[in-house]
Amino acid sequence: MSEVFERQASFGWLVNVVAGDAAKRFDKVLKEHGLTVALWPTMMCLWEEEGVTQREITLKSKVENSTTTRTLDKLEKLELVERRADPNSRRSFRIYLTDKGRALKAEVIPLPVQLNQEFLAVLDEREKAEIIRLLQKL
Amino acid sequence: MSEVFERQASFGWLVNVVAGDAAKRFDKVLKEHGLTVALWPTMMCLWEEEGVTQREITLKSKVENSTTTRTLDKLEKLELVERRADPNSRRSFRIYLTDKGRALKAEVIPLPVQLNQEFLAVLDEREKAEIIRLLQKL
DNA sequence: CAACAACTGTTGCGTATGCAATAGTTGTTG
DNA sequence: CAACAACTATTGCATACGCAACAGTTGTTG
Repeated sequence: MSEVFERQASFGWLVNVVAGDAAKRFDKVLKEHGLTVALWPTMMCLWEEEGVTQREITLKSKVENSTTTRTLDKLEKLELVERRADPNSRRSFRIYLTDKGRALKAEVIPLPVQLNQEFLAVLDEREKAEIIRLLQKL
Repeated sequence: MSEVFERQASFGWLVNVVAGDAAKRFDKVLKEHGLTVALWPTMMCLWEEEGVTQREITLKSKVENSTTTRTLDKLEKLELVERRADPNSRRSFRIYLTDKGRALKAEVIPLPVQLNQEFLAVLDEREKAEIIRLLQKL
């Protein structure tokens, strides 16, 4: 085809706009509970399992290890997590939640569920399932 | 359901990971041609139509006006665009491509087309059309 | 028409993140 | 076991972006 490139039909453009929108809305909601979207992936890791190393958080969060270092610095300052020495290796730390961090879980875990539903409200049930299936495939 | 929240099935998480991947890959390809993914939306606007104002670029690119200001600063330094006084208003500029900027179009316009195809290669034709339709709906 | 509101673009500041270089630790191998 | 390679986390630097404050210009209205 000799058609011009159409931004509106470009997968890369579309997915970035939608993702940016979703992230911004999520960040806004999280800020009402003292969190941010940058801190979220690390907190999720710890709510799933405490005592993990920074490296494991890095892998699950799909960021650089330097980002995890700085995220944990912030979370320690907020008194939500703490680094403890790893008994097996002096290279690594084991990361644990504080009581405050543990308590936050029940408060904020429902937020993304609700926001996802709101965000996908223009789709019917079949479409919701389909877009998640397709994204997982990528 | 009393199930825990599943990151892998969260639309927000999925769409952000996929978008981040796509943007990173696109950025890498663009850098071989002297561009970056940050400069791309503005250049697209100008390849579509020259003589627009910064405000129009801001709207189409879905960024803040301060971002457009700085993007144009960079593009002027690269000698790809130029700000010209708007004959109708001393508030705004009209943005034009240089010859160099115009020449770049043929070189880089095919890149996102090809990259989108590569990225979506794991999907069949029906699925490709479906995911784009669903993203447009959001 | 003077005062005020709205518009366009710029700048300062804070945040987020990647890459590269580094320190300290542990594992491997000749 | 000594030298070297690999691993874990941290830090410095660069880029990108939003928000808020601002300057200058134009439109509106009492």
